[in-house]
Amino acid sequence: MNPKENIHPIEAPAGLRERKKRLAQAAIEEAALRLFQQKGYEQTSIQDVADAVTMSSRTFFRYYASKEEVLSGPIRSTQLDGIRYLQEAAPPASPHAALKSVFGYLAGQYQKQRPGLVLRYRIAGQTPSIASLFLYTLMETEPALCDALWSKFEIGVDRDEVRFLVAVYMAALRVSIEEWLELGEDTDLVDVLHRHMDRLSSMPPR
Amino acid sequence: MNPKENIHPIEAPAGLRERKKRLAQAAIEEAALRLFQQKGYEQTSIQDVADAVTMSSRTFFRYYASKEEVLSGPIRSTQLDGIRYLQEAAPPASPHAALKSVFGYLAGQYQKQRPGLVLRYRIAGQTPSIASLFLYTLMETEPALCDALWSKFEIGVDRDEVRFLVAVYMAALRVSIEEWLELGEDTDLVDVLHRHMDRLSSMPPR
DNA sequence: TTGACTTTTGTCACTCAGTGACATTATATT
DNA sequence: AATATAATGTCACTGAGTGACAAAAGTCAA
Repeated sequence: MNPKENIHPIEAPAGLRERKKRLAQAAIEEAALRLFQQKGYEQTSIQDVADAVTMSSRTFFRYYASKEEVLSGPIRSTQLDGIRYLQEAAPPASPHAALKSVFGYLAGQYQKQRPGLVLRYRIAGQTPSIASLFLYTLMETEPALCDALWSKFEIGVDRDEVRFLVAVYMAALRVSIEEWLELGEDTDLVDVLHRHMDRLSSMPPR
Repeated sequence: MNPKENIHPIEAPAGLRERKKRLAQAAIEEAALRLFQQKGYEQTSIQDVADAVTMSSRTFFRYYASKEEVLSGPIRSTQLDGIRYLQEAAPPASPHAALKSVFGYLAGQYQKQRPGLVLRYRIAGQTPSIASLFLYTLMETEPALCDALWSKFEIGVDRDEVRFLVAVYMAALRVSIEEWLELGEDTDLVDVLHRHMDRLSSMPPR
């Protein structure tokens, strides 16, 4: 574990207000995921979720900007962690080295979230708008990763090449996650990812 | 131009009904794109579009399943063309050769749609849900491409490897389109794509 | 503890996407 | 022209999401 170990240091419980907010947020997520699983995502209305935690539906939207955000939230914040990881990483030997490191880190983070991800991707499999959102949530971090990577080298690398590189590694991560979720609980996402990343070495059979 | 040149043979004008439907569809698309450009996508309601072509908003939804579909439609059908192209392609020398061929074909098809794509991607740039949809529209064809490719070889290739390969080429296409749209009108998408695909040969610097 | 201040919540009214049902109109067929 | 069939309009409805404002709860100082 190279750079910053604690990207999310555990904050002091702070005031009662803060604690209540966290509680409410957690309650919403729990209830929402449970209902999505039981009745299906589209068959679950915000009203259903709000009822389950006895709050008004208006309040739901003060915690989550949309119904979809309940599902994409953790993925999004993991991706943001990845950006920070790369920004704070020690000067890497090469772009490939840097990318292997970040994406390895990301795989490790996703690894920890398996149960939640299984659930989320099961819903994505049945709900195109959610599959669509997950793709976007992954790929929207590409520009920031490009910038971070670019700033490590400045010269000697082509900007468009960096963009492509990042996109390729992102494809590796995406495919790895899909595969890993289809396989049993005891498969290692980091391994799957490395298998794919290594393929890049022997890419074109010429 | 290898396999089937006419994937969309021009049908006879058929009856009046058919002609009217085509007219209506075209009128909707024209009006919608114009309004999206003028007022912005989110600021344009279906009612606005329907009014512009003097039809009820209910009828709009008989032509397009959603507001978004007006934008993703052509991309989707281009992707479907790609699938057919690969299915009907002559037995390729290698997976890479097959993929270079399909994605080259796709680039050629997109090349022809430049004006429309400029507009569509401009909207996507301002509307996350549309960017999200475009990503999905590209990537949702991956499984079918994998199947088609797989059926050309059957043995000697790993299914997961095929999946990764297709994803990598899709990343190349995606990045190429983005770059190509940012550059001037006279740049060649097929060239941009080939530049990226060639990079795969010298991928990992070891 | 009270009282003033700030944040959170609920209520209400609203816009807009999308859908099902049914009547109406236009095209197709013989 | 008469009849069958397909397209359109109308209406009523669900559900996501938002702005405005009032009520309730948490915070902090005296």
